[in-house]
Amino acid sequence: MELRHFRYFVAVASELSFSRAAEKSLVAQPALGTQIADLEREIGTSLFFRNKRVVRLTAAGTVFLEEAQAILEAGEAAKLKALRASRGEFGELSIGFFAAPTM
Amino acid sequence: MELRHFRYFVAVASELSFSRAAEKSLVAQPALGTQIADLEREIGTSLFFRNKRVVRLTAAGTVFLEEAQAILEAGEAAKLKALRASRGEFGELSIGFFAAPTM
DNA sequence: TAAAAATACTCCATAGGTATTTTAT
DNA sequence: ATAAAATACCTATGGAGTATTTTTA
Repeated sequence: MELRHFRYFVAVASELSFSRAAEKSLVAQPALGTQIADLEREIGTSLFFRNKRVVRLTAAGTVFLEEAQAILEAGEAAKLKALRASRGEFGELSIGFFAAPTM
Repeated sequence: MELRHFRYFVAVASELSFSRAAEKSLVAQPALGTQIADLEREIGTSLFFRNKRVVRLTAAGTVFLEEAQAILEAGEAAKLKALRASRGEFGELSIGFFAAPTM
């Protein structure tokens, strides 16, 4: 499982179409289909219900979508955070932390 | 950037050695080195300070390590969560995922 | 000088492409 | 009839391997 699988999955889930998702992802439709199939095989369940004419998320797909989006965003955030750290920008955004009285 | 980069990065950060990390990751040392270099180029900063004899995390690397580990765990958690959803089991075991503050 | 990372290639696995078929409307 | 996913097959990029060199404790 790679971030590529997440990207493609989110694209299909957003478009609810393999063809359109492939177009937007700048890959061919069969390539995208293969990657989604690989992802479904790795997870152990199908993420889309498809009967050649309609594509919709399964229960598993709905759950996975939220996670996938969060992970993709977290990846980008991690990059930025690391870059900022390299510039010596630390803790300038210290989110409030109030210690418990027992501490 | 793919999860592979995160896996390799965490391995090197854990071992503080490219050779040992390569061994544990079941890849050759140059292959691992290339992937780390690619990751550093994409992020825009070096994650390790290395002078052929010692490897240690830079400030950026230290920050990135936490994020990378969280993301890898989140990926595995997402898989499990989706599989459970497919079985109609919902929300009974929400595995901790702490999003980056920037999210 | 001995260890570990970097370089310089070569190779191959697999992501991705093209062509076609199938299927549901 | 047609639009979209699946299937079949081929191509080629880049991830990974082997061999070697460089570097510094």
